[in-house]
Amino acid sequence: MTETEPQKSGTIRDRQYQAIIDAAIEEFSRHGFRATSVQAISDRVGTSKANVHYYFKNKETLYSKVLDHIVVLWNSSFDQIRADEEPAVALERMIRAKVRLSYTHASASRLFANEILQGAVHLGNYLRHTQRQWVKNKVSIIQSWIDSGKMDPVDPAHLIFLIWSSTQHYADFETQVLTILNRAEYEEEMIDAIAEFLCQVILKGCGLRD
Amino acid sequence: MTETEPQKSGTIRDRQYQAIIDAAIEEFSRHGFRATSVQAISDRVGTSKANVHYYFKNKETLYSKVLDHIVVLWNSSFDQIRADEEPAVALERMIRAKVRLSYTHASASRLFANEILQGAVHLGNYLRHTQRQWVKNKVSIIQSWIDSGKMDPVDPAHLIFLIWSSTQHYADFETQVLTILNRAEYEEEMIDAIAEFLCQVILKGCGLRD
DNA sequence: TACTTTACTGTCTTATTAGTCAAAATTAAC
DNA sequence: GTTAATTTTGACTAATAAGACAGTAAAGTA
Repeated sequence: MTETEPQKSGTIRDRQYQAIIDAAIEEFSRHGFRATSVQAISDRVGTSKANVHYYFKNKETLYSKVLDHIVVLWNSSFDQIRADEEPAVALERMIRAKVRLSYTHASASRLFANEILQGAVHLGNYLRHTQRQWVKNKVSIIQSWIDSGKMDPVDPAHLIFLIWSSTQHYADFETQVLTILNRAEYEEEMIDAIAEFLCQVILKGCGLRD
Repeated sequence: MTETEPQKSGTIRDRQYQAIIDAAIEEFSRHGFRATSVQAISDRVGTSKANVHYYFKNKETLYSKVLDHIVVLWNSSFDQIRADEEPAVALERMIRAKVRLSYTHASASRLFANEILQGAVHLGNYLRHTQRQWVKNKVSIIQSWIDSGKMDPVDPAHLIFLIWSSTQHYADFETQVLTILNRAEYEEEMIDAIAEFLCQVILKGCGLRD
């Protein structure tokens, strides 16, 4: 009964499983798959390397489970916009949600970025199926807004990419942003300002303000 | 006289030095510093691992030189906008230049992203001095446009980040973008469309169109 | 040609790290 | 309290990779 999804039963197994996943997210996000040692993960958890291998057959499996974990998180936060909403309202909610996600789950965001950057070897299926479908769906909603004259005719897919890139940037390029702005870390206040700025420019850019 | 900048003199030295740098950009951008083996780089060049160590003391040095190389490239492309230009013209040129750069130097862009993602250990100084100064300068130019009522009052630093993130995204997240759009690779035509889209939304978002 | 410098290579050493395994410790079950 | 299952560990193995080095090959120079 080794090496399956964490059972609801065993408290110990659950706790450790989760602790290892959490530690792995931190380590993998900071150093990438290859440069992360299983030893570093076990150290962070406070257990032995062999014990990590007791929970996860190998490093590859652990990495995959970590990605699954992040994908679930991503999906649950991928705000569901609806065609019957006002585009300004829906898009603003989407932008603000994504800015918050980048702030609250920066490590996960960086790990995801790392994986894509290296060619998305482990996430190919997710991109090809789940995410492509998700985008297709949002594209048609945005297109319906355009067709009914509620917003400017901009390419819906690129609009989604614009929202993704501009929001994720603050997590993925945190070091660059903070260094240039001469700050030690983000503050709530700054996150709000970022969300405000992005809503302003992007919405107006789509003919949804002023 | 080993291990210095490539001399103008020796043709052989120059060619090999450059060949190693080029191969290293490809390998490092695809796998990151740690996961790239010197062997893989020498294979790509078509020489021995020991020969790479003849040109570069160690892997760390090679990586640093590669980053220097990219930084020079970056700086030379960092389009110089001037306060006496029309903001719409200057910003549009800046966006288009950055979209092209992401297309023509995708590997370099990904390597840069990788380095920032991991905390910019090797680029700390560059960010703190060169790049911070560059941003400061552009910020004051944009601010002058705002003050003279030529564009909407948006935070200039965040506007720069928006341009960086949205343009680089197409290089760094190439895999994701192509997978979702179901394409094998970018085409000139698509690059133009991206540049057009970004100019449209960002410029209008700053009150510079319509 | 003889000699010097530059370019290059095969081999070896050392360090790191993934993964195995048998046994020990802990926890649960009866 | 004894037994069984689960959890944990230290020690070992094997693979990979960085870097050193001594020596060879090739260019350049006189």
